[in-house]
Amino acid sequence: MNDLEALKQNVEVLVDDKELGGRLATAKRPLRVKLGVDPTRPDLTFGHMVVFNKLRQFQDLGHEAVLIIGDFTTLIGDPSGRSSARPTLDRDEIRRNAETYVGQAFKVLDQAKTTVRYNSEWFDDMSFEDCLGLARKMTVARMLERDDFAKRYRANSPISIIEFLYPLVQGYDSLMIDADVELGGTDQTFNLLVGRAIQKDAGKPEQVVMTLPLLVGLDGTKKMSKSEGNYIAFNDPPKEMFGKIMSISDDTLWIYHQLLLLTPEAEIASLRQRHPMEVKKELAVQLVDRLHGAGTGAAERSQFERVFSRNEQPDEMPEFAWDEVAEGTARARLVDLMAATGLFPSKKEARRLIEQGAVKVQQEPVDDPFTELDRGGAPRVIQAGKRKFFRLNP
RNA sequence: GGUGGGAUAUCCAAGUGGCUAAAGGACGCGGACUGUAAAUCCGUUCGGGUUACCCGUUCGCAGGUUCGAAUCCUGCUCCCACCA
Repeated sequence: MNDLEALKQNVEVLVDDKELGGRLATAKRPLRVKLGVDPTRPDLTFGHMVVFNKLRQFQDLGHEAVLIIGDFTTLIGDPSGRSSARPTLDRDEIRRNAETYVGQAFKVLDQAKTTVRYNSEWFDDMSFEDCLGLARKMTVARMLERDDFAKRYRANSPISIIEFLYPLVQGYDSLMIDADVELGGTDQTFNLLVGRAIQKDAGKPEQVVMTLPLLVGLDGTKKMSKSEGNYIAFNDPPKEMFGKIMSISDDTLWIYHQLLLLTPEAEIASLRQRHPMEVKKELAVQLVDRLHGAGTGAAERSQFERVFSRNEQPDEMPEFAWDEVAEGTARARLVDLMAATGLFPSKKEARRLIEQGAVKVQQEPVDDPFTELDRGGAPRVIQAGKRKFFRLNP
């Protein structure tokens, strides 16, 4: 497999195939491969990983990654796809998010071959006149070619002017850093193409546009996103990460293999012969290892099997001293104890769980919401549902 | 600028004076079945309590009418559509 072939794996849109091949063959220097992220929230998700993986592939072939932090654009607040304005973040918050972003990104990227740039660098000093000059390069008709704009326009749902400006802003970033290639999710295709237009207009070589599929979320239908809550974050603790991966559907399993581990198709075909649960456990082990260090995946796997396959208790769970949750009384109601741990949103919720037969004390089911416990002499394990455990010490 | 329409719980969405903590759906949570998969079935989904019942808070915001308001009146804020 030559470089071009490898780089084309999983790619949805490539503009232009020949151009990329040509540049790979003739460039005297490493290609500058651009990826932009908006630091709106402090977490990177597995959805980002799909694109980061591609960027890493470029790095492994000797090219340079330029990570653009859209701190300026985030400051304005992109209202894309929403009717209500997104709350804008202040600079400190953006800076903090950006820092954690970058830290997380290096779990996948090669730090030595990555340049981080903030787009406020060039936009802070831009005048309104410059801005209008940029706006001149685009027409409304052209904008409406973008699929989501077209749909919203037809449906009479609002499109803010600022949204029209966004692709231009993003494209201008490409001009500023002389990008050879820009990566993004498929929803970014249009924006990346605008980058080409702007470079062309400025008499520069146009960037190659490469988009990757959007990763489906934990629900198996919608794309993974923070706002949908169907995501796995780089920062999720190992246990949660393992659990979330185990909860995905079989269809999703193969997609994750392909897009997150870059497993070749032939190999996936052979994996399909095996029990999906086994394959899924292995997937989870590899991903947890990747983000939390070698060995953590295997540890989670054994805990997982212990709790869910054999219905035993996990080795580690939150612990609470009696005085901590019962305020020094000798006897207390279970609901009060549960609520006091903070592991449940309210007493009502704790009560509901008991009424629904989800709660066990020392493996014994409890169904009376007024059950009381004595201080007792030995630690007791309280379980609510399949995954919540805590130990109550005397 | 003009004319209409709208704002209800996490989201969509009923409700137009008392029986409404507020129908229905989605999501979530719990249970059964499983492979913490899918599908399916059942239950549940504001908070507190002396818990088959009582109390508090909630229907854009602020007032008002009424024994009683998400529902009526006044003012305000925001959003949308159409026309220009």
